[in-house]
Amino acid sequence: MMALKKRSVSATDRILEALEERGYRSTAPRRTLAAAIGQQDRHFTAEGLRQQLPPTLGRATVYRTLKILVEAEVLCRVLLEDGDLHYQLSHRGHHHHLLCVHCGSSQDLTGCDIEDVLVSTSERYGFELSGHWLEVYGRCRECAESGAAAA
Amino acid sequence: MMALKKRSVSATDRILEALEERGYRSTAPRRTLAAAIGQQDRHFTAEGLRQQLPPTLGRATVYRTLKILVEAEVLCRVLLEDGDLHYQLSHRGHHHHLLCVHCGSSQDLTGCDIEDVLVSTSERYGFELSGHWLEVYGRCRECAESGAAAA
DNA sequence: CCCGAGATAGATACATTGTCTCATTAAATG
DNA sequence: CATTTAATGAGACAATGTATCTATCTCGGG
Repeated sequence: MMALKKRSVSATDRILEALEERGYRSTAPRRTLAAAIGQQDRHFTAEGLRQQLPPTLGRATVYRTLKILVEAEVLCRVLLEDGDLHYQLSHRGHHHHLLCVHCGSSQDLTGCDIEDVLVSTSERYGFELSGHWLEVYGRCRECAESGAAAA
Repeated sequence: MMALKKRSVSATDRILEALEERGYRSTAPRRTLAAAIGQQDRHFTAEGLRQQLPPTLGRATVYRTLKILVEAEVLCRVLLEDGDLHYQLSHRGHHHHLLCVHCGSSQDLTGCDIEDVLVSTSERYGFELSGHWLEVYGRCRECAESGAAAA
């Protein structure tokens, strides 16, 4: 099993930079939050994150900060198959997720042809596309190869 | 402006038939609900629907019935761009929605190549696809042609 | 280095959306 | 019509997020 990626630190920094760029102040709660988010190795919920934080850090602060970070495109929202809303570190730009329903991992899906297909399909309907939301569920390579039981 | 589609009646009937097929009892609350759902001409929320029903009809009944109908594939869930969950009459089988962000209408998107693209793209990642959720946002033909202001 | 303006924090009330429990009622069946 | 069992409705509860408000902290200017 792989050890934690060393990327943690830079993720935290990326969050803090994004806040600074947007004119938000650097505060202790935000630094704590950024560090905690940087340590997540997969998608997480607001409440799950909160449980890893000192209880003195207010609930509203967590939600407020998550909202800011989604707007800043540092985090993206991930919709699980059961309707649960999770968050995860995002690479800038539009992308989708391949979500493993078995181990819970997620991979980014970029540079695929989905956008093109959507555009041409929408055109057939006279529909002027402005955005879309796609989540893909299945089993990642490792879970598939290990023959993990199907759902 | 177009009058209500005559389809209302048959939608209501389709709902009642689906319930019967699945062994659910025919009750007055369910008939009321089916009629109300049959009258919706676009996607609706659970609470929105409830407001169109006699207040004697319990909240739990509304949610329970909606859940059953989604499982029976008579209704499908629609995720709006702002995260709101709506319901709408569904044609059986997997499909997606083109949601107009301007007038709120929705069209079904079927027989497109999205599934194929997803399968081949997922394969490149060694990902074994089991499902997906796609919502497409934009402006429908009418809104686009009438030059409705873009967002 | 200290001050003041304004952003931010935390506490908490509130809002929304949905589920659970449970006593009562009603549907289906013989 | 009586029995069995699903279904209902009321309301408590739960999960998740937002609004409000006062105290506090940050940051830039002096």
